[in-house]
Amino acid sequence: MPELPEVEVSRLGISPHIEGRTIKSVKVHDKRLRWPVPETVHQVEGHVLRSVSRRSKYLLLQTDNGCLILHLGMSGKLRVVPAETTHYKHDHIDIEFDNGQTLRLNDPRRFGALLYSDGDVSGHELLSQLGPEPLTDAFNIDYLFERSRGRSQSVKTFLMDNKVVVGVGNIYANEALFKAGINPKRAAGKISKVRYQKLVPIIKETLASAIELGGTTLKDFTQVDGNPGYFAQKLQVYGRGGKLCMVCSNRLKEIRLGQRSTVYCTQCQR
DNA sequence: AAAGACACCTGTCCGC
DNA sequence: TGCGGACAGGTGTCTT
Repeated sequence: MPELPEVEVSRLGISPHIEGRTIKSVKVHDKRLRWPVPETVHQVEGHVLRSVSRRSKYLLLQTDNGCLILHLGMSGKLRVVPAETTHYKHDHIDIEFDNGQTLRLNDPRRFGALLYSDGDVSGHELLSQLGPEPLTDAFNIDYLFERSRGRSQSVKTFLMDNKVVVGVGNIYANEALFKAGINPKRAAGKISKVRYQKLVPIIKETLASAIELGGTTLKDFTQVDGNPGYFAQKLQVYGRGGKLCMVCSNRLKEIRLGQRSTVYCTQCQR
């Protein structure tokens, strides 16, 4: 899936087509997602879609009668297609609009979700415990440094903890730690403030750059228009275990941290 | 409370 | 060409 940049690219891709339009229907072809799609998603039918926003990797489709919460899991993809377009394998949801456009969710692995919230969506149980957005001022050096104190877990696992900061998934955690010269195995609580001063802006730049380039296309992520994301060409360590470091030509090491593949350079990252 | 393991799925790729 | 096994962008839940 989509890490934060891919979700944001999806949001930017769909919103011009559907924002301000009235939702004609929500068609559930296959309700088997991470949680069964609830009947309450039909509450939005007949109402105007006021905004498409994002919190963490959740897309929030706010109407004047509640909010749809959409998550893409590992393999979810969104496309905007003309009404009545035939649906195929793993097409789970069609949200049809009054302008003849349909927002279609395809998700082979079914780790994605579509839920409904009728109240203040920020208080929803999936959202209320989340850490700050990485591209806001709430995510800053002092904050991350303080949160890290006393933590024995690896800095990479720490960065990927949604209660610490949202949106830093496996690709960008690997990339940011490489650029910051930090060994991903190092205990988060034992890293100096000077090093967090370097790391925080790098995380922001890495994510922002990935959004600008349309995200990272690995196997199957595409932008809503079907074009690939171009950040894959910028990856320096992710997916390159055993290959040579682009900076020092040392052979990159691949290990597992928190059951996620972790690639780093033992020369450049200490 | 914190850290780690596990589970949920299908598709793809690699070695035999 | 087929088959088994490992692995993949996430994250809630359970166990230590």
